[in-house]
Amino acid sequence: MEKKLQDKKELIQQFRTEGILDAARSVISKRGLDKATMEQVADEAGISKATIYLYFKNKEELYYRCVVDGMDELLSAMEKAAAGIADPLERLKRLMLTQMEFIDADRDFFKVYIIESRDLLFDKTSECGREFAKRHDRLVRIMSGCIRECMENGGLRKMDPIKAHYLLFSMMRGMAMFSIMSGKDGPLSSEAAVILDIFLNGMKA
Amino acid sequence: MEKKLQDKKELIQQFRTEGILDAARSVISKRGLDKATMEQVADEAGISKATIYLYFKNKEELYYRCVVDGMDELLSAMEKAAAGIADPLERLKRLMLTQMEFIDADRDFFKVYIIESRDLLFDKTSECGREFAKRHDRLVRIMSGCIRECMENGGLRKMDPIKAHYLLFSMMRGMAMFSIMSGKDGPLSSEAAVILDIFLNGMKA
Amino acid sequence: MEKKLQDKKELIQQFRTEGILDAARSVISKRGLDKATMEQVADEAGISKATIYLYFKNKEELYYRCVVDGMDELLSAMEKAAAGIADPLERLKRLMLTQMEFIDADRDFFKVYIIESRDLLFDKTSECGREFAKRHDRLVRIMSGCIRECMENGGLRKMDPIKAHYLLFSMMRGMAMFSIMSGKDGPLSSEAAVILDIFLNGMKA
Amino acid sequence: MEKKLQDKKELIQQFRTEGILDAARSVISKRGLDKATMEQVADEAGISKATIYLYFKNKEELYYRCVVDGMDELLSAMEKAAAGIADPLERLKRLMLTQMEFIDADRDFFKVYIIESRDLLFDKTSECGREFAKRHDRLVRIMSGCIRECMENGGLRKMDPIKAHYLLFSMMRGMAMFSIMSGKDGPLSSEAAVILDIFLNGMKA
DNA sequence: TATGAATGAGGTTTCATTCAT
DNA sequence: GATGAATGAAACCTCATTCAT
Repeated sequence: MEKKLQDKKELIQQFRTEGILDAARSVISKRGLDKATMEQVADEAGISKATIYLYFKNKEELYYRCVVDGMDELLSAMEKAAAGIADPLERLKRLMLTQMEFIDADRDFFKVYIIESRDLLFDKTSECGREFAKRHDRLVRIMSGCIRECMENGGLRKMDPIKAHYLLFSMMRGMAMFSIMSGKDGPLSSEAAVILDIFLNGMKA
Repeated sequence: MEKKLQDKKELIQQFRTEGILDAARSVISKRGLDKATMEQVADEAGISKATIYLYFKNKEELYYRCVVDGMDELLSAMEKAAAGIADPLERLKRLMLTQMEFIDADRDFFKVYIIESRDLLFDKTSECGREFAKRHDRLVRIMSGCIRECMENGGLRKMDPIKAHYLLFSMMRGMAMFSIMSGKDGPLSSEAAVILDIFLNGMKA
Repeated sequence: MEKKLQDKKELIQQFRTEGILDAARSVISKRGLDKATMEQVADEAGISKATIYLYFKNKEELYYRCVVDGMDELLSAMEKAAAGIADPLERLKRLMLTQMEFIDADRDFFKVYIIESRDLLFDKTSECGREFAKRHDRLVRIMSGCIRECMENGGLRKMDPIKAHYLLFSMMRGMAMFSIMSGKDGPLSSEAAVILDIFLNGMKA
Repeated sequence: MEKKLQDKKELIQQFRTEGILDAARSVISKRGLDKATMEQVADEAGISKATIYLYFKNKEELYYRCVVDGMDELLSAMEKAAAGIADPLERLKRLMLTQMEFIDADRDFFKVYIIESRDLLFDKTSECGREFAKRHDRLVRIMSGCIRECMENGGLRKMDPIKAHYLLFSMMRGMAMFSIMSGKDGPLSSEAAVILDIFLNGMKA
């Protein structure tokens, strides 16, 4: 019984947390991190400003969780998607597709992660910044590891695989920016093949 | 004589303006656009806050001019560099190299231009936002125009040339991020060949 | 119960609003509209500057509400006082007396209303200015309407009744200034008879 | 020779001073004392801000001279106009007419004097306020003195002649306000007879 | 004398955060 | 647990005033 109540409480806890995060992502993606106020987030979530502070220590943590919680999911999804695929090229394709599908499923997260995350990217003095860095590193490791294998067995030219990852990742970002800027807000995943094709062709040994 | 005094005045004017812009770029590149305050810019420039307002209407304009003034120079340099080159592939190379050299020459401008300028968030309702949009469009037009020619005569595969520009531009951005993140803060232009090689190979028809 | 809480909330809301308005009137009446700062108002009200902004949009609105809220009460009182009095001369007397008693009851409001409200300068382009103008017009209409009747049935000479109102209203103002300047800060209403006597005699047909 | 140069210098001095005062009155009458900036005054006068400080110590003194210099002229004119008129009623008429003609000749001065002078009126702590008070007293003395004579020999009812002055003066003010508010910006002096008629009739013993 | 340039001081406003209920 | 109310801290911006030229 004790346990069940505990569960219920946690469920409610999580429900609220998720709702606030969604609201925050929505607001940040629309107005930018700086211009997004706690009040707007509260309004979007349909709760009061003070309530946010029951679930998040402060604005920085809220923002950081917007990014990091999503990244945790993304990273899990990527690892799951890649598991058991022997062919590194095939694996790279799956990894990219997973990312894009993830982005398609939540444009707001994407915008916060891709466009607004430079604060976290550079500020290593804050707990939040360091936590973000961990995820960032993990993503880089997953992707660059796979790319390295492609270089070794998949016919890709040899170069720093981390550098290669940054190029590939940026192409995805560029494609997303294009689709947003041009107003053609179609699914990013439909462009996965094009991006990979250009990248793999371009990187051929 | 009259003329000479006029010139001198303009020179001083420009000197101050440039000094403030440099200070602003420096502060923004260090603390991020949101966290940069007018006070910090003033301190960095060695002047008082109020003086900034003699040369810039408000913070928004100062920020946009950080980007826009640099872009004007960049765009001029690109147009000059491209002039008279018949071969579109060669021209594309020159355009990319020019951008990278430009960025290498002023890292602070680079950070504001590449990292802080959140293209998606510029406010087209403000004078400043529209001015920025103009430059953005001009850059896109120059690059995508050249890319289109490469598609027609240079053996590149056919696709939306604007989309292609976003991909290429993003690769440059990715390379820059890599060099920053990895701490190897070498010149970006030394990577121009690699980026173009991958892009052009990848885009081969 | 719901209703009761609602009432209580509104009560508190109104209490604060009124407290701030009183503080503002006090400060303005002492230092003048121009020199009154939000900080002084906050201090006088015993709250923080930021709290004022929970109840008033900005300084302009606060100022106008100092006048406009008082005028609303004054206008109601005048309409009530005049209601059901058939004789226009008698009605005019009641109207004047009501104004003066009202002013006597709140010297701070009086100073803001009579001395600081620079009718000529209200800005009709702002919401606040238009709201003030409405009240001003209503007062003019009430008084000039009554004066017109006095001209038709009360033996007053014929002239533009609005002009006549301005004359009468100014006499009240002059009397107030006199009592302030001479230091004899007695009740204005005790002079109502004198003013009216002079005005009505003077205006006899 | 020395004398002549001295004269010329003084002439220029006076020319500048007068130009600045006119500009200041114009700006203050349009925007109100508070909103009028030294810059606007300088622009209106066609000189630089700093130049104003060659002729006036600070904004307060500039403002004060706007009022007081005009009042000095007005008071001289009134004394001259009243000189040698034995009949106090006739003299009162001349005094009022002089004031109104003076106001007609310079609406800006009127607006500054009548509408914006409350700062000076109440602030006796500043040199400026005290100087203004002197003129104010002198005006009151001239008018109330004449009114007292009217009470003694002209058939006016007995009352505090200073109070009577405030009433009469206010009527003039009210008439001016009316003409400005109603847009019928005709000469105030044409209404002198009406005002005096009402006042004198009203004040009949 | 005249002024362009600079600034100190201070005002308005915003917002993340706290706390009593 | 939820929130309405309050606020400290800080940001932006303005303007009267000074001073070197």
